[in-house]
Amino acid sequence: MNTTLLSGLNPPQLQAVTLPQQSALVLAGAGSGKTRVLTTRIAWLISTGAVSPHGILAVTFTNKAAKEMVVRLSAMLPINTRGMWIGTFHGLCNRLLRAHFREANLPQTFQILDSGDQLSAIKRVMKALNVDDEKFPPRELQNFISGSKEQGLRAHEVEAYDPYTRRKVEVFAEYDAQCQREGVVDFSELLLRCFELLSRNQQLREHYQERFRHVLVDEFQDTSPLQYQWLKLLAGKHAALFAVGDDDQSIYAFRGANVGNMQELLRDFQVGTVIKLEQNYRSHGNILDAANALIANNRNRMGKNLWTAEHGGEPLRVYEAPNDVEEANFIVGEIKQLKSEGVKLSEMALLYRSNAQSRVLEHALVSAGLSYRVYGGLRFFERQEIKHALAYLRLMENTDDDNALLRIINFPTRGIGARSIEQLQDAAKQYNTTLWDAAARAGGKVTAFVALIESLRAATCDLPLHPQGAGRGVPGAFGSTLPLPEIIEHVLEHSGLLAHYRAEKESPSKRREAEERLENLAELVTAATLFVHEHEEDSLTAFLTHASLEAGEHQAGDQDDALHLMTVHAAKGLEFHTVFITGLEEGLFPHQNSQNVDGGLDEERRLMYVAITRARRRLYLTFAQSRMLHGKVGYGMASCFLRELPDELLRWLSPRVVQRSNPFAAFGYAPPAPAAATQRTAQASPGGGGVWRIGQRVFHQKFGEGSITGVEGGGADARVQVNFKHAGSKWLALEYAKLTQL
DNA sequence: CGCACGTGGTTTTTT
DNA sequence: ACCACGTGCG
Repeated sequence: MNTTLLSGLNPPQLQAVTLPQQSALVLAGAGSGKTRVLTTRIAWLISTGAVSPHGILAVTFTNKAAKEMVVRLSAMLPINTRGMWIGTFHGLCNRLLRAHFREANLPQTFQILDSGDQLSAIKRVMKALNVDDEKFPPRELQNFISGSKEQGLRAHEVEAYDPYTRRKVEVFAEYDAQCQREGVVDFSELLLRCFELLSRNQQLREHYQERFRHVLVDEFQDTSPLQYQWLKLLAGKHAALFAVGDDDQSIYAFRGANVGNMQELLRDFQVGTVIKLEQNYRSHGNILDAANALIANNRNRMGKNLWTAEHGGEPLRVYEAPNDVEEANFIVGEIKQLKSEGVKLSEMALLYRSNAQSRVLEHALVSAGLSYRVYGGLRFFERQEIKHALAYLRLMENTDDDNALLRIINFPTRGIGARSIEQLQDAAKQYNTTLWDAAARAGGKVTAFVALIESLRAATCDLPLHPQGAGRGVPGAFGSTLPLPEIIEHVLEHSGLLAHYRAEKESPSKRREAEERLENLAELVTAATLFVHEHEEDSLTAFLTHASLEAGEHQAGDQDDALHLMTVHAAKGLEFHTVFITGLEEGLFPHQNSQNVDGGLDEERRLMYVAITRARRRLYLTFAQSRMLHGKVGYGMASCFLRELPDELLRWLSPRVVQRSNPFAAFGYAPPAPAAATQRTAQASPGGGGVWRIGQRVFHQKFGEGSITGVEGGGADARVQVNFKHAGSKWLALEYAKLTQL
């Protein structure tokens, strides 16, 4: 069996897969067979008898990756993977916390807040503490709280030397207290609580350390400090930590990922050699050469050079459009051509740095009648109507969940206005109880609401009476527990949700929307049916957890043959025959906001590296001289990343305006095409003599060096937009600003 | 209570 | 340009 398992592996892959029991770091380049190595390693460990499935802990970031691992593993080994600990960080922490809810000081039916829920919970805390949301934007507090937790810090551990931070810490502390009262945990709490549980409870810790002999991690470069601490704790002194990752594909620093964990792992686990997977099985040579050349500009890399047996291939096609609409039109033309040559639409992807860019592309695609699918956007379980429905279910299960109560106490409207809700909140505060208890004491319409929830609960299940909470249709003391899909159907009908949207269908303006919402609610029942089937688990708690932890595919239906439109971030891990990287302009890609961040440009470059390595055969790089951004036309220069690609790998499809010998104008940056810039190209130049045009490099006494990215007006009013190297982007009046042309 | 209008923000995102 | 959110009116 081992021979089949290992056949076809290249030497470093084989080395990684068959490593003896020891910790390791596998530096796995894009398209180097990383997932294969990871799953084969597990299969090899099990099939050689080195470890039982029981002793494996395999961690990923996304549900998709976890699922993929399970599927591949099942194909390799005739074992039941169900009992194995393969999952996401959050999923596995949830599993641990459910199993030891008492030790973790959580109610058995604790609910998980998604980011939206978390934000509303924070807003409530801020209101209660009278925090000015002008000075403290709730979003910032959310980042502060989640960020601190990802560092492994509780409120009292955060260093707060200024009054501003101290206030934020206050909110943090009260927010955690509120969550505890309400029996809910947010995503990062799931990890932190689990970490604390294991570090404080020696018995539990030793139990799991004893159990897991091999801890395997995917996408290790994306781990946060807390996640790494968690891994270290579970690995203990005896387990082997097998980490697979690629520092060049680290693109999630903004959400707490710490590439430095790779170096730390080498030290902490005394890893002698790093195994490098550098043979790429995806792309043609030119594409890889371009990627290698680009990423070589980054400092502090672990060092890696992708190569392929498939040399050469087509050159990278570069296109400079006068504006964003023309860029889109060009792309549409190329797609049509490729399609006629037999490349499937689903084998092509349009990538962009930010979501807003999809608009123009979509418009052009619709006009051309090409079908496409945009990734990212509202996910199934995040839809308003679904969240409403889930809130009923959550409240039924855990009446302490104030978030859930507030969401539905007056939806559909039942005459409980802001006033009544405020009274409830006051009462709850006064008696130090949850809103539910306050509501139970209130009168009038609130009483009817309480009765409604109780009748829903009585009619469907007796959750509080479940001894194990494990579901399986165990009849409660009264009546019987309905199957999960029927519980949901009952709640949808009797909560008034269905009636509400059916009524909205009568209004012509809302018909479409209401129809869609009704369809989604029906889909929720289907999702529950599916869930019961797939998980052999029919407890409401499990389903609600599933809904929080797995927000579901963005859209139902995999479409027949449609183009893929997505951000570069979303494209990580995917591959296509043809890839278009669009909007390659300074300020867009690399993004403006990365300029002021330490290491920001390097991360943008890694993002570009990820984008390039998505392509198997053909790669287009496009940019526009001008584009509509935030409602205004802006002018950008070609991305510096284009300059970092070897000339000989590129084929320019647009006429090059300026000779390449001028290092600055290397990308054909000449004055914008007249058609695109009729009014905005100021030829007058009261300031410093020469003609001010986009791309011109300038020097300013105070702001330093920069380059012109926009010109407006003429004569005395002439203004230029300058993107300064260090001071950021500014509009300056030429009459006053002393700009020197460089 | 619900709708109309105004205002501000607008990189990337999984769980 | 566009969307999400909050306030003020009928």
